Amino acid sequence: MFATCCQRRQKAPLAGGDQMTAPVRVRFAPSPTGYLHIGGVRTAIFNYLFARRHGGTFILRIEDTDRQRSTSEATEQILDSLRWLDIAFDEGPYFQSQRGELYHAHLQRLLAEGKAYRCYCTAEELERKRRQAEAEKRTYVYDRTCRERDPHEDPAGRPFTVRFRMPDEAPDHFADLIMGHIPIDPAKLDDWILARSDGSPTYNFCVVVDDADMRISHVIRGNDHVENTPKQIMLYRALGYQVPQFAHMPLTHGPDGSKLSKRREEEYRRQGISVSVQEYRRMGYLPQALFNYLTRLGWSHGDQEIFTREELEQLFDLDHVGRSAGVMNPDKLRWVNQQYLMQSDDAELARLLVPFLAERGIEAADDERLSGICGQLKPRAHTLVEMAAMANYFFKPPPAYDEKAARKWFKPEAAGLLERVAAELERLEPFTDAGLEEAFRRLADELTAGKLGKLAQPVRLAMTGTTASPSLFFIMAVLGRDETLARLERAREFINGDAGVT
RNA sequence: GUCCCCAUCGUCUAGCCAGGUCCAGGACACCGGGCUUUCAAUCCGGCAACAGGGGUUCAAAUCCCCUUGGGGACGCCA
Repeated sequence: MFATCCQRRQKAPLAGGDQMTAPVRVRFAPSPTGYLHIGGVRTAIFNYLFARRHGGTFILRIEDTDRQRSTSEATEQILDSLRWLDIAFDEGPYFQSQRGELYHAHLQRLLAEGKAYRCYCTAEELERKRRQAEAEKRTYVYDRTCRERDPHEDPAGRPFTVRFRMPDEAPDHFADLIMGHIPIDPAKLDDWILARSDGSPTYNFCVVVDDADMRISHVIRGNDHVENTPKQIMLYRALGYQVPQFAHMPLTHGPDGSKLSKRREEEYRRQGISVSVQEYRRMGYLPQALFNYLTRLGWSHGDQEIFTREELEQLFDLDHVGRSAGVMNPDKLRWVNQQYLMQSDDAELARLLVPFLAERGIEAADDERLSGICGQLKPRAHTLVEMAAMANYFFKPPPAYDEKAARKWFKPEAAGLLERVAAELERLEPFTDAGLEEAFRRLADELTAGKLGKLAQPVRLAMTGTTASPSLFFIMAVLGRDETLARLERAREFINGDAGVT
């Protein structure tokens, strides 16, 4: 089936022989033990896109077998994050906690067929053996103490785990759609635990049973699962189920080069990244931008950087998924977000901006005025948080003037300039963007030798408190005559009062 | 430690499977310039990489081997 002479990790062919006709069914299976991890989202996206591309089915399965750590709040958060990103599933969510009977039935069947056995070794004994193996520098595998015991001689009443009776014959490799040809080390194929001593099924067992039951055709998941795969494959076979195709995607790393970890959240925060999807929402990223960025992290389509959702659903493929881990780069994410901001509809942005303004104590309505402001601000901001910050002076007079700018533009003679401007604006008709520009050009000819900048900068400083802003004429028109004049007056007072200080 | 995986600019990547068109292309960031009422946006230009060493070949970023570096997995977690 595979050219054994070829050692290069050539990607396995997408569909091989008998699997040609099987419908594409993929799943995303997060465990609800906290917020949705950004690496998890990327896995979800790849699965989702793969399903869309092949006209398949995307299934959501909540892996909540760990009853201690799983919470319904976490499930809600995961659902909410997926909704935010517009990653819709076609089936589910299924909850493993509600599928106990299925696992139990499979367990009984394996036991009855002699493909699994009860193990009475205690956790302490196993721990000791594990440590000993470690001391002797051996790789620990279960020593099969309980494997050959006659079931009738089982010690009664003692708790037991159920172990998989690993067959001796195993394939020497498995095919991975991303990683290629992965060798299977028979030494690592041990009699792993299917069910804990409290009767609950383990992850590796549930995954196989569920994936088989749900007729999953392609298992697309993180690279950290490759080592589980051979064991799972053996279970599929023992159960007589068809083995799905596997695609292990490279993990997402932090700037330090190691796997993103929830424990390093503080460190990441300082660098502008996070492991939590919801945090990106708070930071003012657009879901489409995050989706685009995460997809491009590890997948590419020539030189294209920005994709519409439709393009992604049409173009995504496993062939162009790289094999090496990707590092989260906040600068690139910010740029992608800006691209989406610029493409966004002004009214839509206004709607999105309202809560971010509220965060800053600005109660604004998503009206036409705000839409106009968004239109001006969108190429200047990278995130909604930045945009809200930039919008400040449209709602409140500048709380202070930038010091350096004031030294440069608020010299004593500027007071006279501002006074002339004010006098002109008092009777300007119409008080519009265009009207203002015309008036300013005229004034500049008269007052600053035609240098519009010399006139505009002090006025801009008076309006915004800084020297960087969208078109000054737009700002004044939005503020209106009264507020414009009021700010001009405030600036004059500032100059007259502080002129000697600087 | 054992096993597995990975390796092109600082980062994301194209190119690799089908060796020559690659003194390696794009993007982010950074630097310079144009445009401009400022700042953005935009346009033009610049800096910057095939980890190292051996092979194979007329020819290697591309194929093979080794070394080095990085990552991941080694649970009655998922």
